[in-house]
Amino acid sequence: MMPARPPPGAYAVVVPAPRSASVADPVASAAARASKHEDRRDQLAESALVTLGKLGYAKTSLREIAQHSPFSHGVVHYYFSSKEELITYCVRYYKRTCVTRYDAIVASSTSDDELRTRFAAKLAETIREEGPMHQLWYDLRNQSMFEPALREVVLDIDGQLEEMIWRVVTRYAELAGRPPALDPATTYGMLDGLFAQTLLLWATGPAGRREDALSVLTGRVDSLLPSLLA
Amino acid sequence: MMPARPPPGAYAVVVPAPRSASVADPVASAAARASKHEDRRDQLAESALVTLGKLGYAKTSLREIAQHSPFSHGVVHYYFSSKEELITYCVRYYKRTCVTRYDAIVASSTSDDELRTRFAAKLAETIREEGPMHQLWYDLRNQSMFEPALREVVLDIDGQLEEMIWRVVTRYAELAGRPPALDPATTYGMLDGLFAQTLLLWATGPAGRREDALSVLTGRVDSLLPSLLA
DNA sequence: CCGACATCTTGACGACTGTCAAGACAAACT
DNA sequence: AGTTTGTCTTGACAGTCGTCAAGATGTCGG
Repeated sequence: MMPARPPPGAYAVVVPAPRSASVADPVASAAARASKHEDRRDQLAESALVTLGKLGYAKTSLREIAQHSPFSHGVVHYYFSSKEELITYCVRYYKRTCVTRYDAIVASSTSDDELRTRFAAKLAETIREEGPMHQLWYDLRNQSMFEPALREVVLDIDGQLEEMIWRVVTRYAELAGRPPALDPATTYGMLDGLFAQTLLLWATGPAGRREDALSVLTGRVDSLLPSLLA
Repeated sequence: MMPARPPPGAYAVVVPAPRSASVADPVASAAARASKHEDRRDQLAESALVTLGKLGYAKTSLREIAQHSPFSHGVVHYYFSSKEELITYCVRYYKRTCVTRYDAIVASSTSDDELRTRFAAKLAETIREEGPMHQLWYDLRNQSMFEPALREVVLDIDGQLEEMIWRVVTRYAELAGRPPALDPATTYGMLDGLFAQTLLLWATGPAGRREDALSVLTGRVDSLLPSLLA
């Protein structure tokens, strides 16, 4: 599930990866170099995601990304051929940790009521914990309507999100002993609409009302899920 | 409902508004000037909306807007104090013709089945006819999460859209003799999610599949509406 | 007809962007 | 050791952006 390489470690200063004595091992060292290269890419992607989540796709420049990373603005073109490649790499990087968000709940819940409650609560929690990332996702999904370069990766991830929701609903249906009432796409579209609606309130509303919006979402989803079954 | 002034008439060359003989009438002429000023603002807003719908908020520059209008790029700052003011003016201008889109159907439908069918069909039709405008709306709504200057107008219009949908659903409930099952916000959020989902497919999918996406939306909404009633 | 005014064009400004080349620096190899 | 190689910084480039000022053009009141 998670990549074999250790996580890039946010902002950790250069870890030279202790070489085994001074023995010459060309293949191992080449592999280590490649691995470090990948780590740097991930590290840059993480920095970029933070900035992108804060400023949005349109107002995020490569210099701004570099300024919130341990590097200078020139490095980006050493690890990525263009801004576009960095962005799409970021989206895919983000997806890796995102499309399995509810799988633990699906696997460990033992009754339909438990799954329903925990899923509804998790929806609110992920807005609270990763709000800017979700803002970024909706931003990029919309930009894909104007920017063809984003379409492939966006449609790919949107499909995976739909599957993620469908895993929740089918398991819920299984536990409840009733089949789903709607097809995967419709189910996803409806829930996604409620999620996006709450995210907008959460992001734009006054700080004091943020938690209100989240608990409203939880309540709505909690009471809506049963009617998604036949 | 509609403004008293005649529509700005897309790209019509200067209409000097025939002055009544050569009689001096300061107050009338001042009014005519003010009216012409407003017409120019609307005209610029229309040009801007076309460009915004095509390129999206991020990639639309004032020069690009002016290039697709009968004016040069300097005029914008004669009629608007800043880009930001132009954009928000555009959004409000667009709203005027938008939030009453289904009212005719609500008023003229005589049975729940008719209202349901016509509403579902109209949803698809407005994507087909005004796709870029809807793309722009979702773009701006998202940008409002990053750009505080957009929040007020976006939340305002979003509320009006919710009311628009609620007028449809309450009338539908009335004709069907059953009360709505959900609150206005939840109803709007769900339907908006399905709408946005279809718009994304319509805008990014291959041209050959556009109509498919629209008919799928029609079918979904048509079969979903009954379950929105208790 | 002339002066006053509204309107519009043109050209410039400083700031910012993505991209890239030249070089600094250090680690690794022979 | 010296030299190659990978990594990163710096500075510059061409272009675009919003904004504004100066002036051309047109319109109207007297």
